[in-house]
Amino acid sequence: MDRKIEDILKRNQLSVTSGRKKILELFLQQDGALAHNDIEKRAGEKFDRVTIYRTLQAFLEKGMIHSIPTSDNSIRYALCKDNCSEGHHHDDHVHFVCSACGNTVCLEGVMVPPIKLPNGFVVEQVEMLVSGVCKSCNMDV
Amino acid sequence: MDRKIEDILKRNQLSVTSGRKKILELFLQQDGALAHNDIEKRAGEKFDRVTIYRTLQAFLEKGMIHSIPTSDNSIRYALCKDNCSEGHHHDDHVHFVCSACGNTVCLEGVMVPPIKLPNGFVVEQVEMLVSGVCKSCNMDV
DNA sequence: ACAACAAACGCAACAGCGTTGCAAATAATT
DNA sequence: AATTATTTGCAACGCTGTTGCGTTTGTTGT
Ligand SMILES: [Mn+2]
Ligand SMILES: [Mn+2]
Ligand SMILES: [Zn+2]
Ligand SMILES: [Zn+2]
Repeated sequence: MDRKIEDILKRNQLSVTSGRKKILELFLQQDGALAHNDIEKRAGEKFDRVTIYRTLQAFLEKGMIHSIPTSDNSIRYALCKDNCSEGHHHDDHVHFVCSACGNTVCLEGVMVPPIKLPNGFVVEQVEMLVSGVCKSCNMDV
Repeated sequence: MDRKIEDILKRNQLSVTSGRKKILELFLQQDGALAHNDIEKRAGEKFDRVTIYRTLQAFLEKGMIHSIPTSDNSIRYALCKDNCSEGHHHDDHVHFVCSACGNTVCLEGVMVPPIKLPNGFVVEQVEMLVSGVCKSCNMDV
């Protein structure tokens, strides 16, 4: 596990530091998305807020994670499971926010449907954010 | 015009004050969405930041405006043109953010397509945010 | 038109998020 | 092991949004 994490960092040309290892580990042992604040809380050893911001920024630029805009105006981040290259990446799946547990997940299997806009509009990117009750919260009933 | 504005406020059971009239006027003479900051700048007479926040909150609760989450983590607000009742409302159209002029508009004619999620997920709300170049920016080329 | 009441406003203060500059600490390279 | 490059923690800052409270403004009834 620790080896795997170091490999990912090296593959992305990032020097391996304890902070980056810890944050990447958090993403790997989590199927949902993480906000800056989640990381701050879960990282047992204390890292400076700024370090977390810069780490997220670095992961983002390398295409290791992508950001998910949510309606409550808080940015979440999730691992890119497809092979996203540095720079832009294809984030063509739907994101789901559970109103019960608060989790945000990537629905990798659900593609954003094609959309037809009026003449004159050029589409660059489409984001689809679905809110509701997630699978595990429904099973708990 | 001034009469129309007062009518809207009264119809929504809001006492008519100079601040609310001004802000509502800004929304009416604008086809795109407005952020708190836009209002702060455009309101010629100076209103306190807090007043603008509270006014937006009031308009939102009355269903006069709806909020549009954007990828850059800034909340925009737009008039509800359909007859949205207090509380929830049907925001079933697509929102568009122009990367050239920065404007955010409601595409009232473009419905959010239906989406099928895996078993176990219950959908409450779907938001679709498209970014690209808007009609007027394309015509300027 | 006026008084009495209710609501909204401005101000001050505060908490949280995200950014930047810089010196110290840590990792990579030789 | 020494040198160099990178990252980190800290301090400081600006911006956004919220809350409490006293004052001002709007509404209601006479
Ligand atoms: Mn995703
Ligand atoms: Mn809209
Ligand atoms: Zn859930
Ligand atoms: Zn435009």
